[in-house]
Amino acid sequence: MKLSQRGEYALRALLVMGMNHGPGVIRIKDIAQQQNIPRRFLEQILNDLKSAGFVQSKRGVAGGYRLQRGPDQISLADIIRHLEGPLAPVGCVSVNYYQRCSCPDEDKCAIRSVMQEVRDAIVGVLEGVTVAHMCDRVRDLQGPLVNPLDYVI
Amino acid sequence: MKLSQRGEYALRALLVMGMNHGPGVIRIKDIAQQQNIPRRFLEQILNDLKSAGFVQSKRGVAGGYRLQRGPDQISLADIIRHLEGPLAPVGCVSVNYYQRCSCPDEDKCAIRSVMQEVRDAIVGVLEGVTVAHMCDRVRDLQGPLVNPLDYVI
DNA sequence: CAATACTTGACTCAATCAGTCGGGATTCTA
DNA sequence: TAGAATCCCGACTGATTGAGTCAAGTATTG
Repeated sequence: MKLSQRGEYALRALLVMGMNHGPGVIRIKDIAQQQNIPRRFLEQILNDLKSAGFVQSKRGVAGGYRLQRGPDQISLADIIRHLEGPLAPVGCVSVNYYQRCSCPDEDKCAIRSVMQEVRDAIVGVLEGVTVAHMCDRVRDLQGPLVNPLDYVI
Repeated sequence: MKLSQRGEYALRALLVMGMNHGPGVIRIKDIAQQQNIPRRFLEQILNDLKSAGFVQSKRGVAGGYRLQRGPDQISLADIIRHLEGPLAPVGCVSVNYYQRCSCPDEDKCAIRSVMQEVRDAIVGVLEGVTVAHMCDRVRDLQGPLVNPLDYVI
């Protein structure tokens, strides 16, 4: 029931890109500095997000990253599933990463039925929140007066 | 967002003890066999549950384990918290295992506010379910005709 | 006393996490 | 067209955790 450091960094980076979404790109270095993330590690993470289709990159001098889809098209559930695997606490209630467990009859397993509820609760929240929603929250929480580049994520 | 094998075994064992709750004790060996859990590993787990006050033990020939409190006094949240640590996906929204994170202002962190909701959703389910509830579910799911010792957990 | 069970602590082995590093490929700009 | 800036890729490391295993010990009962 845990989000890894890697996952948290990814969310922060995506949020920065969401807040500055537009035709231009943002450098890894800037994200790393602003969010206090080890640069080399962030490179690795963004590369991963790229091959998963969440972001796109531009190489060379004026290079950097931007979101591939619109911020409203990327749910936290998608991101976290890609980074951390199943959202469900046990494999036997996971929809996207289902794995049979050792109990003799899943349909009659009481533990499974509780974990099913936990899964649904988690997914309910995470499917409903997109990067765009997160950006709205940032603006709500921090008021309208801040310079866009200074937002605290 | 994951329940370890250890955690699952613990729940299964507690559920067996819940189903057979009474003055007598149940042997590790029986639980291990019935639930297909490595015996040595289960010993370790039950020992842990004992020092946490969930179960009590009796040594010697007619020895074994039983629940210390009534099955309705033990919530899944308690058990999992003890076994796996925080229920919250990130430390900065955990009530019982709070840990400050690296962001400059927690109250204005959008990621945190979402994770707060996730935590509340998880805890909402898990606090509401006790071992007794689980036993009811077992009976509901499996019908009233099964021999108490044969319940499939 | 012998058999049965729990008790305790150490130990292994593999996988995952959180990074780090070196060097390569592109692209812009002077 | 050289050189700087930037992303790209794979390998590597060190610490921690997960899932067990094992040996020897202690208590209880018949």
